[in-house]
Amino acid sequence: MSVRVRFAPSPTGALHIGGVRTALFNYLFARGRGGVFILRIEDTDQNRYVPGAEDYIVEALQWFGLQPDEGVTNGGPYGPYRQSDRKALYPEYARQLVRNGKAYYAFDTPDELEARRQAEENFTYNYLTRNGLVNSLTLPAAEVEARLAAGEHFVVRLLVEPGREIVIQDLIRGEVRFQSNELDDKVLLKADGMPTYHLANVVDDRLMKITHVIRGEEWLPSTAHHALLYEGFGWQDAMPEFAHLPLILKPVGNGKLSKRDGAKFGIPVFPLSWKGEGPEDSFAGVRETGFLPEAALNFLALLGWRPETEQEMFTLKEMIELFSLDQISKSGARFDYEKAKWFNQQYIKNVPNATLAPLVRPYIAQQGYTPDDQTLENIIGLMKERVTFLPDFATEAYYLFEPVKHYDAETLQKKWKPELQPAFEALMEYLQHAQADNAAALEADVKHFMQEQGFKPGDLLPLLRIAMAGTMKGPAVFDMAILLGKAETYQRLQKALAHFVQFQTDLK
RNA sequence: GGCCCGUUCGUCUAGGGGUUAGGACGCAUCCCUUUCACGGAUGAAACACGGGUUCGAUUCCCGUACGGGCUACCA
Repeated sequence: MSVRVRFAPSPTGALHIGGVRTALFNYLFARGRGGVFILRIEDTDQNRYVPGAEDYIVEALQWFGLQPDEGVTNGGPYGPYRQSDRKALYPEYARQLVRNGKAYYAFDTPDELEARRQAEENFTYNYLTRNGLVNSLTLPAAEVEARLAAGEHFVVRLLVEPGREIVIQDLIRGEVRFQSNELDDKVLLKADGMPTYHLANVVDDRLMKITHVIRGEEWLPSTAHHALLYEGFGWQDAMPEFAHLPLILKPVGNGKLSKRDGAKFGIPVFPLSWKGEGPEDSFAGVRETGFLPEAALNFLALLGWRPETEQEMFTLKEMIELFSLDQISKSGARFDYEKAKWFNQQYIKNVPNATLAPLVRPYIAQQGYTPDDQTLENIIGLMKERVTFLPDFATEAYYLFEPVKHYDAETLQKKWKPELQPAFEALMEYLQHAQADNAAALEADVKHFMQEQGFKPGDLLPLLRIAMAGTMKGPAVFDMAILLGKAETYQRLQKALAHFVQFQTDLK
């Protein structure tokens, strides 16, 4: 049977980075097994529905290159893929369960149940309490009919038989056992006619012929209920395999990574930026921070998964080839932002300049710079080993785009001596007439010239740098000279020299 | 509280009855470079604890501790 997996997020807001990893693992598994990757939207909670969230999910997956084969955007033979569009389906299945004695109608109102919970420490709707509650197990058949006919609100609950052991085979955790006595009679169909996650999930996985359920560990406890549902429907022989992924934990402190951690630690925990109602509900995105999607994916993949190699960098293609569920670890993984940054820096360094250029240009333009393509690529070439994020290209080296605005006084104080002026001027002249057309040749020529003239490189090179960049950080001076060209270089040196002299005067 | 899952350097992890317990990020030192980075080298740094089983446990079993998840007419 061919593999079919699904990523089934709820459109309740921005998609969490953990969701992206779940999607990634599903995607890798499907691709590696020649299977199908499905995007299903689980919008059965009308109260938590957030407009725009579905588009956000789709856009995020697209940005990462995790295109679904079937799903809300491109359809497929098992649609619709949005549970609200499948609404009519679920009551039928709930009724089937009731008919077969696997579920029952319950008329208790949320308020009544809440009161019970308040009154009793550990109140649970289960085999011990259901006989004392208002449901089709305790009411005469005629009254049940009457209540249903009258349109009274009801829910359908799963009837969990006590005294049974439910054994789940988890692909990551092995055998997991549950005692049915511990399980509550979960609501399957809500009073508003919508299914709960449990019902919708099982029914849709069945209808969409899902073979493997790869989801977060938070679902492990309710998997026992899901197994009972498959059994109740008589589908136990074709139950999908389960794989429960370890959770992503906060960078520091206790608990799983939450949306608030983004602001708290100043790190993006959402793939794309999100504008909610207010600042509390608005988040920075991985994309907007300036991550390359491939780098973020690489980082995410290694949060809980490790192929049997010591390699760290993987293309999507390589990940697909190497991916295997049994190499996923069981314990939660802390979100290590330093490592995420390292991946991004590595990726930027390795991506061709021409590929980077269109990604970098918007940030450059934001600063008001409009270099031509070739110049931009050259600048990228000089800076790519010195940046971590895409916007750094625009902010870390302004002097590659416009004349120097500020000369680092501290360095000047250390390096500038009036007696160096003649040498500096000689070098300036030499540079203006230099024949070399590449940095290496220019460097060789200049060094030769300095040696000939008896100048000390240690005296002049730092000054050259300050003159061209204003700061001690940045690309090699000869690289900059080639990039800037003879005329611009000469102008900068001239202007700098004037500043140096003035600086000396001011010191006195 | 109950149920379920987990626990190897600070972090992500490899490993597995006898290993100098390996790699990566981060950190430190050095080299390269008369800048900053990149790169290279070196170093500090871990098997939660207590019982078993065993000639021998970090590895297997049981407890404890700690961490995580679930415990809604949310997913």
